[in-house]
This record gives sequence, structure tokens and C-alpha cells, in this order.
Amino acid sequence: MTRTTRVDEALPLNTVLAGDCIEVMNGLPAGSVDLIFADPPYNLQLKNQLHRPDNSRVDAVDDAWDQFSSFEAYDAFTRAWLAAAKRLLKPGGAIWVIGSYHNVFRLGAELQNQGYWILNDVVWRKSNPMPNFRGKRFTNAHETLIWASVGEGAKYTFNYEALKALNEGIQMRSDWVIPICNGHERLKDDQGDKAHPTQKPEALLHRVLVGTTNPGDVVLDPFFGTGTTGAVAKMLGRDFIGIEREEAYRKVAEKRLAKVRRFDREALTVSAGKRQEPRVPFGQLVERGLLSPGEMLQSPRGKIAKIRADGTLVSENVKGSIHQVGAALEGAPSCNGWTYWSFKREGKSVPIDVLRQQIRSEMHD
Amino acid sequence: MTRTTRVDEALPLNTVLAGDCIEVMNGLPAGSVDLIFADPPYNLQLKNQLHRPDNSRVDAVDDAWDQFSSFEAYDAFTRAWLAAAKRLLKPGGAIWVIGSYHNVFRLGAELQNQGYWILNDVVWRKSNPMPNFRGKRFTNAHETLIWASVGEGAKYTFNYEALKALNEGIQMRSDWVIPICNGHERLKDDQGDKAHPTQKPEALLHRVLVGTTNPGDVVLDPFFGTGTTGAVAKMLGRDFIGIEREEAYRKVAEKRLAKVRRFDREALTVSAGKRQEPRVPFGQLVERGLLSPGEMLQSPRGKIAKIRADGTLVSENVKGSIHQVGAALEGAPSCNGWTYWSFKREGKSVPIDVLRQQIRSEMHD
DNA sequence: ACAGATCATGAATCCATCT
DNA sequence: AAGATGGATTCATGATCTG
Repeated sequence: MTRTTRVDEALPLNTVLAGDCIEVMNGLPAGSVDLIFADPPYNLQLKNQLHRPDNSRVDAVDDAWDQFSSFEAYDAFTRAWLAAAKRLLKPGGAIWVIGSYHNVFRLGAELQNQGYWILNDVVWRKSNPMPNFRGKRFTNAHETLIWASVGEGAKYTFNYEALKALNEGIQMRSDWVIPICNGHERLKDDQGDKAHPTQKPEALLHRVLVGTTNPGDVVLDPFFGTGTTGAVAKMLGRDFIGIEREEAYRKVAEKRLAKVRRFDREALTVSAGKRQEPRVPFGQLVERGLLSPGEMLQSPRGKIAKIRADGTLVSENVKGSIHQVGAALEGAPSCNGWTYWSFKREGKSVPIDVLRQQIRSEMHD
Repeated sequence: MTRTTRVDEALPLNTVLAGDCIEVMNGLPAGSVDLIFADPPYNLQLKNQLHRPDNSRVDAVDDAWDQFSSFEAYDAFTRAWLAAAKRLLKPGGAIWVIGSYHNVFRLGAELQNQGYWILNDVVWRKSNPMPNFRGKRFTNAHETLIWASVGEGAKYTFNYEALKALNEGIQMRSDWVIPICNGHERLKDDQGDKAHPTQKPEALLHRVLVGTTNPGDVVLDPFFGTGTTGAVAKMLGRDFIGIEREEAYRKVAEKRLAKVRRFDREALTVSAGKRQEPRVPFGQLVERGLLSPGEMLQSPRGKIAKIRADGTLVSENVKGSIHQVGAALEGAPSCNGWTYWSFKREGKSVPIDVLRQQIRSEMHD
């Protein structure tokens, strides 16, 4: 009696494979994977040490695996692993990659070059990013994910209703607010140091897997690290394949995975909740043209102040925020500028708080 | 009598130039522009208009090749205009480009290939995006901007304090929440249809220009469209140069620009940081008798140091500047001596920075 | 035990000027 | 041109310490 070997039987499901991800992927059967989630090295190109204003040293990502000699070398690496990944994907499969401005443009361009079809780019907006300590750039407060199918017109999985439910009944957008991974979720080594420099939050993988896979799907992560993809896949009833070169990371991942129980959502409910009125900087009223630089504001007792282009006020040699100038004019220790200042419209005096409410109502859309 | 032609005299400031932006840029003097803001098109009719880098024509072939050749043609276009832009920038200049996932990865990769140095990628998070009607993808709720200097280590303008003020005292992040351009701000043509398909909100340009230019700077926009960059530049007291190929857009832009008024000078003044303050050597406090040689200074943790006649300190076998001695006593890599040391007056401990402020205020007289 | 203060830390391409 | 020096610069969160 003949027997057809099913592809899945050859797959090392729910294990962590050792070795270089390109070689390992090339040894797996083609067309056998539903989703690939890849968090490749970012090629950060850090040169000097950085200290916080309190003189403590920032623990930088200086690992050897993040070093490349040039963009050409990084591109060659990217080309190779993306090609190996494409071979593994089923016709209805898809890929997610994550990166920062150091590498994500090269990732995206190479995805397109290889015929992957980009479905969305998604922004992970970190609610608690590391600040810019020297005040030389914008706070690097996000990372970018790219979601792509295997080609133009290819099928792919998208669980629209599930994502809508995750988002309190509103269609899920391309920007996701999720805290960085720290606290009890952050894995530590025996010395109490972080086990991996760039562990991703489970909430991020939860949204990816709920949204773009089905239970029973095979999810492969070629840069497995400490196994966040595997842990969330296991919780959600998906099969995973991890590939990781570093033995230390594999060990941490295996220990972690052994503890994970399917449908254990404890860690995942954390990211929900906490809705408060969004903070509206006064400067936004100026940027949006609701108030103009040069326009005058009035205090309850008739004092006036001029608005500047950066959203600060000037009055009687006092400069600063709406709160600071209000406090200075009143000789008070503090002042709520939102209720203190008014502007003129059609002869009437209108509190600036009205404009804040207008912006807030737009934000809820 | 000989006369040196200043570069600025050749610049067509505050006008909208007609023509292909690459040709027009190549006709302007090198090193004459402080900032370029570019919103390049990505829905080009590539096949008949563009050439490969070697000037061979791009022909339509089968679908797969067509896909690849289209990217190649787009890359050639990107390469050409980014190179022309780089030539125009001053050594301390910078560029902003904006795009969506269709083109931004190719823009970013080519910026890096040409030696531009990416400073941040910034996400414009739209507070009121168009929903995804078919429910097949995430709501496309953002676009990406890339901010880059002309090269690694190059100087660039960043008004940190002004941006912080715009954000109510918290340093500005890389994700900006700004509504899309509609309502009163959205320009209409004679038929009442939108005059341009992708008009950018003035709030976006306001933040870009307040944050990364100074009054009087020259801002060039090679894809001027209906002139948002020019309008905001004019309001903010920056000079602009617009380039636009389509006559219809130029007409709308010129009509729009004629109506824009510049804000008054005081309103354009923006919060500046301590880096702008003149440097005061510590020795001046001794020379002027505000502190005396032999007098003792105290650190926050009670250590003491003696002032010498040349403005250096001695403490526990350490000699040197206020900064060097402070750093040595704390075992820190660096130390701001101005905020570290205090002296005694009438039994009270007074930070020496108070004396620096006194000297600075005298300098203003 | 509990509240409040203090400390530690996270994918970071993080200085300007003078000698 | 390279090296030395002055001195400016941080937000959110969880853990640990203090009273």
C-alpha cells in the first residue's frame, strides 16, 4: 500500500532549532508555513557610549550579531533570508518583519524586490520609550512592522472581526499603542540581567497572531531569541517553529515555553484598559491654526499675552507656557492656563479650553 | 570695481518655479538651501516616461518583469531627484521626505545609499483617516516622514526647546498626531472638487519648520503641489522656493500664497535652550570678585574644594576646573560644575550658577 | 503593612568649541 | 586635524527602600 507523505509530518513543530536561520530554513520543506514573524538584527551602528543626564550608562545593543560591515553586507544578508523565507510559505501565507529606521527601509525595499506584496505597514507606538537624553533628536518612540503576502493577488488571512473586537468595536488601525516589554514579562538571566537585549512584548505578537493566523496554523520565527513568538503561538493554539543561533537564547526560550499553557491569557490582558482623557498640548492649537502666532490672549482680570509660534506666551517680560505665564501674572504658585486664558472671536471672549475640547472630540474619531 | 556675487542673489526666493524638479534643481546654485521638504509622487506613469540608470528605456514585458522594472524605474527617479537635492543643500542642511508604504522604503534606502544620514523617521498619525471599507486590511492611519542630514556627523538645526514647548514641556516624540487636511483648509478648484489629491495639513509643516529651521532660512519644496510648504514658510518668516510641473497646481498655489501673511517678529521668536546662552568662564567670577581665591565651595554631598586665583579648584589631591574636580570626586565621566558646586553667603548655601546668571544679565545691558 | 520616596532602566545611529 | 575641555541633557514604569 502506497502512502503519501504529508508535508506537515516532516515539520519539527513546536521546537527550537539550532543554527543559522538561512541554512535551517533551506532544510525545511517548501510551502509548509502559514506565517513568518521575523525580528532580524537592526544594524544599529552605535559608536560611542551614551550616558543619561544623571551620568548612568545606557546599556546599548552592542552584540556581535547586530554588527554588519556595510549596507551592502546587510542587504546581502536580508536578501538571503527573505528568499529562504519565501520558499517556505504556503501560497496563502504571509510574513511580518519588524525594524527601526536603521534597517526597515532596506527590509521593505527588498521585500518588494522579491515580489512580496506589502499589505500594510504598522507602527508600534511605544507608550514608554527611552527618551532622547541629549536633546538632539525626536524621542525614538516607535518601531515599524511590515505585513506582506507572497505576491500580488495572493490570498492571506485577516481576521477583521477579531481585530475589531480587540479594538473595542472600532476597525483596527495601522498604529498600535503597546508598552515596551519590561516588568515581570521581561526575562532575566542568572545574574538578574536582561536575558535578551530586544525582547518583544507578548501583546504585540498577540495582535499579530490573532489578526493574521488561525488556530492550528504553523508560525515560523527565524530570529527566535527568547521565544516570544513561540510563547504567544502556544497560548493561542498555533504551532510554532523557532530558529535561533545563540545557545543562551535557546535555553531561555525552552525554559519559558515549557511553562506556557495554551489559552493562558494572563499576560495578554495587561495591555488593555487604562483610558483617560488624552493630554492636548497648547502648541497643537497653534499648529492647527485654531490660534495664530501673534494673537493675544486675555486673563480674567484683563491682562494680555501674545502667542508665539512654539505655543509659548509672552507678557510683561514673562515667557513660558500658558500655565507658567498665568501663574507669574497672578503671583500664584501654579495656574491652570486652560481655564485662565481666553481669546476673542466675533467680539466675544471664549475660553481656550473650548478649543481643547474640539481637538479631543476629533481624536475620538 | 569688482563685485562678488552672493549665492543668495541668484536664488529665486518666494516664487514657484515651473518645470521638472530635477532639471530646475540642477539649475540652482549648489549649497544654497537650508531645508528641503519633499512629498514625491509614487503613482507615476512609469513605463513611457522613465529610463533606467543607464538610460536604456524601460519596456513593458510580462507581469513579473513589469513589476520589477517599475520599481527600478521608480528607484532611478528617486536617485536622480535626491542627488539633485543633495547638491543644493548647505553643509548644515537637512531634508524631509514623506511617503506611504508604497514608496517610503525605497525613499529611505536610497537616502542611505546616497550618504544622507537619517536622524529620525517620524510617523504622522492621522486622527481621522479614511477607513478601510472592504475590511481586508488595517485602516491605513499613518504616513511616514524621514528626516536626514547631509551626512554622518554633519550639523543640523533642531530647536529642541521650541518642540518641547509645543508639546507642553515633554520632549517631542517621533509619532505626531495631526488631523488630515480637510474642511476650510482644503483647497478646492472651480468645480468645487479638491484641487490636489494629497494636500498636506499646514500643522504638519508648522512642526517641521518650527523644529528644524530658523527664521530667514531657505526652504525648498521640489514637489510643491498647492504650496503648503510655501504657505507655512511664509507665515513663519522663512523664505521658500517651490518647484511644480503642473500649471494647475502652480496657479492654485500662487493664489493661496498671495493671501498668506507673515506672523510678527516677536511671535516667531521661539524658546531657546541654555546652549544659546553665552559661555561664562568660571574664572570671571573670581576676577570680578564675586568669589575670592581661598574661598571654599561645597558639593551636594558635602565635599569641599578651595578656589584658586586662576579659577581652578583644589580638593583631595585633585586639581582642575570646576567640572573636572566635580567629575573626579563623583567618579563620573563628566560633571556640570555650575550646578554641582555651591558657596556660603550669610549662612545659606547658594549654587554658583546664580553668579553666572548675574554675569549674563549684565552682558545684556 | 502601607504610602511615599528613591532608584533603575529601556533596539540610541544622542555635543560644540577651542587649542 | 586630532585632542582636550566646557557643560548640557530624560520619560514612563516597575522595583526597592524608607518612615
